[in-house]
Order: sequence, then structure tokens, then C-alpha cells
Amino acid sequence: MSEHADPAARADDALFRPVRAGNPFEETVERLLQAIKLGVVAPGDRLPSERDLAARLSVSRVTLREAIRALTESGYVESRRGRYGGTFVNDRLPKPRRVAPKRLARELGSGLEDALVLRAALEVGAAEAAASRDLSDEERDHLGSRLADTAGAKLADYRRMDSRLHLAIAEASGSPSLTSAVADVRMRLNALLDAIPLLERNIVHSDEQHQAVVEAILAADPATARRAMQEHVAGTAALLRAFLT
Amino acid sequence: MSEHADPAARADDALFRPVRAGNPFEETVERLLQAIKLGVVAPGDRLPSERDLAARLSVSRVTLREAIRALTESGYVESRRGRYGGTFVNDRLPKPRRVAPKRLARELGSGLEDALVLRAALEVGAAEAAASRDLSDEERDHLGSRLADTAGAKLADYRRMDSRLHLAIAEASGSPSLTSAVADVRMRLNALLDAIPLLERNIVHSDEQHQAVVEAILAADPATARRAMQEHVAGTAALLRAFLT
DNA sequence: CGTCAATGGACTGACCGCAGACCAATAGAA
DNA sequence: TTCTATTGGTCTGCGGTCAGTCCATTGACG
Repeated sequence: MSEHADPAARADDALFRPVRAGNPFEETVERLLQAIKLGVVAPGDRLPSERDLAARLSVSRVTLREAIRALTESGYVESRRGRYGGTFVNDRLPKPRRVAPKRLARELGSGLEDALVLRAALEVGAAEAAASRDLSDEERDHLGSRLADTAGAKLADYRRMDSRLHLAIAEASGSPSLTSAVADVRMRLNALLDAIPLLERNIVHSDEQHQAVVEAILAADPATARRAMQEHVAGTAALLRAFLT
Repeated sequence: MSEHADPAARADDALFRPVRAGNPFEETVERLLQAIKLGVVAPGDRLPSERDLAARLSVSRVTLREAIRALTESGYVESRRGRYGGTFVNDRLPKPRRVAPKRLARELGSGLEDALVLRAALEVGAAEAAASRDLSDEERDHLGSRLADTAGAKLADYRRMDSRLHLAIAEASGSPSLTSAVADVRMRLNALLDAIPLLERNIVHSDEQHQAVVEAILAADPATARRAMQEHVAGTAALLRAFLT
């Protein structure tokens, strides 16, 4: 019998999946890493205070502190006491170790296709939704700034700026849940993206597509926004598949 | 200062959201309810054994049993001991109490728009992905069966059959994560859908759209599948907005 | 008619995460 | 210079969750 012979069994698998990915500590570490790696808190920035952050994450301060301790030991953040102190993101972030692509692909297995399909649905949908909304001046500025940041980013910063732009587009959809989902799936692909070389040529192409997406959103043209984002994520997907197969 | 004046603050909110919706017990109850209400386990069906289910949900048997106990007391399931025993979904499910729509809308607040935008992205993306894939005969049959079930469903069963069809479409995308996400957002909208009256007229219209979506998927026509699903979810969204505003 | 495998039911000891209170340090404000 | 609000750092008692084990029940099958 082949794996998942019964189609109904797949629905089970989707619904009876684990209720949680890990313990609160691990989840918290993952969240903080997400904020740092996706560029929501930039190097030099201060994280919210422990009490505030613990409340937002619905986690006890003890657990949050353990997570911060782990990040401190990994070299991501540093803490300073006293008023106007806090926990700050280091200026020099630890370099992600470049794993062998094929090895990564094997470990992920079908998870790669899973993530790519999900990402396409989320990001394309977000772009279309954003173009269908009435954006405030502030939101429009925000989008423009992120686009400029990405276009002007150095190679070392490109991935982070790229993430920030995509997050900004997701935010422009007006749906916090959609934004979270985009952030999550991006983190799942992050390790893979780190495994493939970043070519100047690809960046230029990517920037053009970014601009097309943002322009369509600002012009309130959903169909064009959708198509542009569609092409963009398809490009990344093709790149990943090529390098990881 | 208005709420969320700073656009950057919104990204924070999305990333620093609670690491988990509730304790394992509550999450487990929610999962089981999902399986029942979305029709993945039909009335009369047996749930997997406690040991099996606990393992799949990554929850201890104690916690799972507490969840099952809650569902038993609510009238959703019944357990029988002995070999060939198990926990079975009741033939007569408890009727969802019909809350005043406006009240619901007020409680949910912006959560409604959030869920609707997310749902559109996920389901439309799923339909397009499904139409872009090479489906096995089994998958095609599965889709056809679910479509027939829905078209032939009585009013009392319609919501559950409808959910099953949409889940089948999501499954056909080949992405388990996408399937899970569709199930989740559907549960979020479930309470709202229960609050609005189910009209024969709407059902007929809905069935036509369902058929269009499935046909496009089976014909491997992504653009049509996307458009058909787009219209379908837009219709539901309009209905919900009208009743809840 | 007895056997037996698989199921729900019950209990224990250990551990993790929680809320809350308190301490220590720091830098701006008075 | 002193005061003070805010921040990270520390500790304790409590409750939920876990893994593991054993018991009670049931119905198909030999």
C-alpha cells in the first residue's frame, strides 16, 4: 500500500497534526529569531521590555528570559540593565552556516513543495488584497520606503530587506493573520534561501519585480499586482527547486 | 494618538502575537471540534484510538481524554470500551446556538475582515494550485464525490458537506500546510456562518459555483479555477458582511 | 465456549511553565 | 547631588502536562 492511499486519510493528517510545534521556550526563541531575521527589529534596535514582550507573546517572563538567554549566547542580542536599558539586537549578527543544499532538501523532503505552494497562495493573495484596499498615506509611504530600502540594499542585507518588503506588502492587505502567515512561511523557507548563492543578476531581476508589485498596489490594480507577485514567487520557487534538486 | 499610528508597530503585532492560542487542553478540544464540525469525521464515525490520536496531536493521553470528556459532556461524542470499541461521533450533534449576528460582529470586531481576507487568499490560492497539479484518479474521484455530496445535501447537512468539499479542494493543492490553514480559517468563520440563515436560493447559487471550481480544477485550468473560487468566496463574504453590519 | 488483542479508564511521580513578589542597576529629572 | 521610574535579574509555590504503567471491558475468532 502506497503512502496515503486513502484520500480521506489526508484530511485526517491535516486536522490531527500536532497541536503545537514545540514547547513554549522553543516557540519563543523562534519568534524572536523571526523578528530579527525578517528585519522587523533591525541591528541596534531595542526589543520591547521583558514584561511587555512576555505579555504580548502570552508567555511567562521566566520562559521569555530563557529564550533571550539562548539568543544572547548565540550572539543575536545583548541586554543592559537599568532605566533606558533593555535587550538590543547586535550590530553584527551571527552568520547562518551554509548547509549543503541537497542535504537540506533531503531533510525537508516534501516540505519544500508544501511551503512553496503555501507561500504562493499567501503572498499572491496578499498582493491582490493590498491592491484592492484603500491605503492610507502612511501605508503608501511605508511601502515605498521598504521598496527603496530593498533596492538600495547591500548584498549582506538583501535578504532581510527583501523580507521586510514582503512583510510590508502583507501588512498592506490589512489582515494581521495573513501577515503572520506570510512571516511564518518565510521563516520556513529562510534556511533554504540561505543555502543558495545570492547573485547580483537575480537581485536586479527581483528588484524589478518588486517595483512592479508595489506600483500595482499603489495604483490599486489588483489583477496586475497579483500577476506581478505570481511571477516573482514563481521565480524564487524555480531558483530553489533548481538548486535543491 | 490613534491606534497603531506607526506602521512598523503593526509588523510587531503580527510577529509578537501569542505563541499559542490556549493550553493544550483547549487546543485539543478545538481540534476535535474542527474534525467534527468540518465533517472530516461524520456522525457515526469512530475517532482514532486514544493512544493513536494522542500521538498524532503530540498531546498526552491524559489531556486528550480530558478533551474527549468535555466533548462527551457537550453531546458531541460517546465512548465505548473493549476491543472494537472507541470514541464515536454522535448521530445527533448539538445544535449550535444562534447568537444575535450583530452581537457576534461586535465581539469579533476587525477579526471578521481579517478572516475574510485570509480566507480569500488561502482558498483562491488552493483552487489555483489544485488546477495546476497533476491529480491522480483517486484525487479526481474524491473531488467529484465531495461535489456530489454537497449538491445533494439536505439543509441541515449543507454546512458540513460544504466544508468537506472546500477541504477536499485544499487537499488537492498537495500542500498539507495549506489544507490546515484552510481548515483553521474556516473554523474561525464557522460561528459566523451559523449565525446567518441558510437560504435555498443561496445554496443553489453556491452549488453552481462549486461545480465551476471543480470542473476547472479537473480540466487543469488554473485561471478559471482561480476566478471561480474568487467569485465564490466573494459571495460568501458579501453575505456575511451584509448580515453582520 | 474460552482466548486474546485492542480499547477506554485510572493512577503515579516528575517536570515544565506560570504568576507574583522582590532585588539590583541605571540614567534622566528635579 | 538626590530622587525615582523603569529595566533586567532572581526566587518561590502552584498547577497543568507528561510518560509510563496497570486495570477493566469488550467482541471477534479459533
